Amino acid sequence: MSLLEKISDQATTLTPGERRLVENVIDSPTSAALGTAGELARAAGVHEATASRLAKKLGFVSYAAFRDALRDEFIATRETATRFEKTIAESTSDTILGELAREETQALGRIEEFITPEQISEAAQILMRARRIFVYGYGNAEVLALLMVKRFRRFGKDTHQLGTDPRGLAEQMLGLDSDDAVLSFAFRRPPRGYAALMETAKEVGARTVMIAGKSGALLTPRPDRLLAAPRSGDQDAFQTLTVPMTICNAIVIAAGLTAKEESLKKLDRLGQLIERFE
Amino acid sequence: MSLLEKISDQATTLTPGERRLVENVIDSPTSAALGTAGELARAAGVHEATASRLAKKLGFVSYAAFRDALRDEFIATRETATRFEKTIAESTSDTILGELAREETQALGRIEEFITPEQISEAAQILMRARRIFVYGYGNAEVLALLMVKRFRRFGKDTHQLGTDPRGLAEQMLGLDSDDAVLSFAFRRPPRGYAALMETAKEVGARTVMIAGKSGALLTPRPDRLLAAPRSGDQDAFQTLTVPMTICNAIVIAAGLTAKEESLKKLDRLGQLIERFE
DNA sequence: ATTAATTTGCAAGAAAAATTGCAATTGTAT
DNA sequence: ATACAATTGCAATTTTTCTTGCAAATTAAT
Repeated sequence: MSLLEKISDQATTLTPGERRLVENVIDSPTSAALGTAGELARAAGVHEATASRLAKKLGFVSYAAFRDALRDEFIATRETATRFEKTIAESTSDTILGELAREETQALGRIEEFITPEQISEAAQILMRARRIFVYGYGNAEVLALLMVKRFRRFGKDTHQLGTDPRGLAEQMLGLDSDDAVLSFAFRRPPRGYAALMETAKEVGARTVMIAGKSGALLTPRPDRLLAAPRSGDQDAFQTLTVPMTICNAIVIAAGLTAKEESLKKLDRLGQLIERFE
Repeated sequence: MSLLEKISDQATTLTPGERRLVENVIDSPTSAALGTAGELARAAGVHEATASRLAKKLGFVSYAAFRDALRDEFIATRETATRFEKTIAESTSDTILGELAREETQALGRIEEFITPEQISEAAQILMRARRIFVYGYGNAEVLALLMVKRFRRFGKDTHQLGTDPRGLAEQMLGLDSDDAVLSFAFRRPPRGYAALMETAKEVGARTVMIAGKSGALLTPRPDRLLAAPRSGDQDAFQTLTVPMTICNAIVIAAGLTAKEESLKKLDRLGQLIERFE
């Protein structure tokens, strides 16, 4: 039985103070899940003792147990992602394709644990406000770099893919200035030329966006914006580009929003918008 | 300055215990945000006192302040959504990234309805037995073509990416003969030069493999092997490359199997094998 | 091998959060 | 108006969580 069902069952027997608490919980469940009994009580204009009593009344052994139920239901964590995975194909097929699909699904299910909507929006804004966009992807990430070059050129942005040869890289960076942006990728380790790239960008005042794997936070020098989420597969084994590609696609969609300044709700509407650019 | 930036700043000065804590935080930031110092410490295999000291080291006045920063950054609440100026949906489940992840997951979950293990294996065998592999991707599929060129070159295969200019395409196809293979992609409509490509291959007796979207079955001339699965998103709207990329990855893994003639069961073992090639 | 420095667990104490006995206040029934 | 029941704030107490002094263990330097 979900928490909301428990609350619904007790709805007719709630005292006025309890009702105010419940209204606050329903209005902002994640805030209630994160806060203390005292904070919820103050928000509802009752005493914290009332909050403790409400939890007991709803069948929980303590306020902490009540709050844990709120967290399970309203805050996505690794366990949530696991449940997410289970709602999709639960077949025990051992085919290569089936197992790949499951690994990708598992990684995709956790993606929001690491990257917030704000991060996506900020990255999109940095890129769309830049006069020129320089995209750098080394090794397998060159594939993602190519994808982003194509997408941002479709928006009409002056976008360049940086070569991976050190001399060529240096030459292409010569023209970088403060109203440009650099988009780069890093997975297992910093790509060749990474430090030089970041330092050059910092010197001229260009903004930098990095899409990375799990260890992205440990990269030095630091980019202006970092979007780091673990890819599917083991850290030391075969890893695919599906998670970073999904991040790229989300940035592209957000960039489309930035470009058009429209207020859209559904992804299919977003997709139609982007399609008009293609 | 974001929390990941603070962690990045201190990365070189972390003690082993601190690093384990940081790795746990990075691995599952929402769990860290919800739990206590004791819980995080236990997960990392250190004492809770170390967790308290790490928070101070990272510049927070207390562990609670550190945890609050985790919550601000990784847990979407009404306040976080409100700060998100461009009107993307308020709850986490409606974010661009969240919705994209779900769409990809849904499409991946269905992938085995359309493609059998035999198809993957046959495609891999065709490519691995070819003397030379020609890869053709037009438009966004160029990204997948690049990926496959990189992967098969890693296997030591003589692999060429065909240019999309018609004249260049014709010239490159001149050398095609019966022990070669052609790998191509087609999504909304046959790529430019597709018919000529397929007819030339057929004339010289080269094998052809096509990775396509839902409408792949309608393609003419028909390739020797067709792997067609619907991509995520609406047919007439924004579609991503995740599904075809997963097909590509499955073929690569199967090719690795073909190359080594080993019988492997788990994807992680497969991953280790492919990693040895990279 | 010895010494010094660093790291980190232990545990006492502090701080924060929750619980519960008590009683003031409010609402309802007579 | 009075009596009774219910509600809920107060504050003492309990529980949980965090902080920090101390010292053992480990690592680094000589």
